[in-house]
Amino acid sequence: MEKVSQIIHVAVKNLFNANAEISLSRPDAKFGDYATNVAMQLAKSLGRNPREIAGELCELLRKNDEFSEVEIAGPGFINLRISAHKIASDLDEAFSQNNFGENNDGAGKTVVVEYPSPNMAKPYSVGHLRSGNQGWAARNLMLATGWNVITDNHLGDYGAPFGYWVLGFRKFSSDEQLASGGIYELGRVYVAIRAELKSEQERGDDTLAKEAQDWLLKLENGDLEAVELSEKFNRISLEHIHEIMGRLRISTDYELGEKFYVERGKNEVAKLLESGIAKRNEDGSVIVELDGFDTPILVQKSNGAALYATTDLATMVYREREWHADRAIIATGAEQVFYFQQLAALAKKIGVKTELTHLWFGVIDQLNDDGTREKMSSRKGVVLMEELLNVAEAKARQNTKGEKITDDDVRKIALGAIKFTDFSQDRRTNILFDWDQMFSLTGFSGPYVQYAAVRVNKILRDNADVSQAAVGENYDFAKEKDVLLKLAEYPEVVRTAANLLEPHRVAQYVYDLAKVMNRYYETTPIATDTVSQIEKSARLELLRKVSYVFAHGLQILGIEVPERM
RNA sequence: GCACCCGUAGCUCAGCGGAUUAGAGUACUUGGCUUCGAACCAAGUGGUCGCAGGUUCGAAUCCUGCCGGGUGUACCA
Repeated sequence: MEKVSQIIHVAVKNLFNANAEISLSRPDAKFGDYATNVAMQLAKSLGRNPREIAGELCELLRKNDEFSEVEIAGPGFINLRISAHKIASDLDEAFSQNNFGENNDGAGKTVVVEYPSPNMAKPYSVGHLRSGNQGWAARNLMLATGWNVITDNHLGDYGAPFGYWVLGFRKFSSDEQLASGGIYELGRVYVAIRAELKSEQERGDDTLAKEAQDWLLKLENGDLEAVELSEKFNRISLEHIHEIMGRLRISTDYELGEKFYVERGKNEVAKLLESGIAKRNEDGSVIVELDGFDTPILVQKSNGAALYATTDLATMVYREREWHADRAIIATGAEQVFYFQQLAALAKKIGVKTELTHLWFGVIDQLNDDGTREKMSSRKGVVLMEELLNVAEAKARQNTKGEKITDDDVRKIALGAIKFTDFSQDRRTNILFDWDQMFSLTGFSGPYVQYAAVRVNKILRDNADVSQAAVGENYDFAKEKDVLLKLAEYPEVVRTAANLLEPHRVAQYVYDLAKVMNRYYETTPIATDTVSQIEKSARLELLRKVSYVFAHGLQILGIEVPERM
């Protein structure tokens, strides 16, 4: 596709001395293989009739042997056809260079991608499923477009939750219970103390709330007991997070949590106060006024303790200074959109050059009994990641029928189902958590694509020893045209998905490819006895490309292709 | 109140300026396994794209207003 765009670009330049952005679309097959509306775009700037422009362009394009058919249609569309054989040889050429689908748009630039950054106070819940999925996909898209990528798990290992933990632990738990319950015991006391705090607040009291804040302050001041408790709790929690991330098959290069940035953050705040950018309120809290915002950003609490803006401030500074980050991509929920707008404004105000991209995603909803939707919350009962993974694996295994498949393959299928669901829609759209849909193994789903890939791989494996004949001009690829056209789209899909950080485009693409492939497979024998040597060679080569693109596209989404399923 | 996001088939969602029939999955109806794996394929039923204006050769797509839902709006993250 890039090649076709380039040809048209040059033609436009030669004819009209204009630099046009060529957008190619894939119209209905009866119109052509590709279509462009450049003529209509140029009409305004050139002050000419679009059909006239299209006519001149067509005349020139017809002379190019790339196209088998060039036509004007409607108000000035140009429809193009390319012979299947030509597409096949263009693809051969594209594949002969390494890394089909990838590009170097980000060459020489460094990006920090932050995910899944779970709250350490509670067991890993589906509340952090999307930050892991979307963050991991963003990482892969950045890698595929040539960026130097640094990944960082910005752990929620600090802040008010710590105070709640300590209070809850002392009130409701013991060392014995903690030893046996681990993270689930910590989660239990966290929930219990939150309830207690809420009822206290309703009574108009704040004794416990103050006590929780005091513990946080003690921790900041290096109080031995506080430090010891913090380390104990965090160790338990981190172990759990690693286990879950391992099962999700995601990882990060760094785990610089909020705690890492507390001292640094306070130093930054002190500097801001000194330079007059920040100001201290009477109650001791510190704020920065931001242009265009009614609400200033609070960078230090009234009791002197740090909060998220304090640590995030230091995080931005650190990433620029230590990692020379040109860009930072932070995967968190839609609830934080406003805050990150403030943070970006703050960064700009203090001269941080790193471009801040808030990779936000919609909330996870649950269905109420009356059919309405509501955000999943601990009050309503969250689903834990551990449970989600267990159920998904059980369901995948149950579907294996007679096939003997390994535990590893079962896990790949389970993850394929869970992750693909996240990418089946725009990341900004709220997702409805529905057990059936989450584990869907048919239709527009991960396993559907995996299945298509497995079949292709099986054919390739079974025919690994088939001797290759030179295809050359001896085969027209007519039956393969749809598959070839679909393959040719891939690099553009990756580029767009990366530019917009919209991995659902890749999901849609691999699904379409699977569909085209299944259809092809249904009608065309690939390596049976009835197929000639030339056909066999041509078709197996096509399958090798399809197999590569399946694996590559799914890999971007964090999904692997099983051996069997 | 203000800001942001969202209202598209029964349900879950794509499409976000282009081409006589607005797509997919699911659900429902029907057909296809002695032929490289049926987690598949083929066909059908199903939509005043929330409502009303406007811009444009062309609007589900852009603008304005209204209605409905969600999220946020400094000491949670």
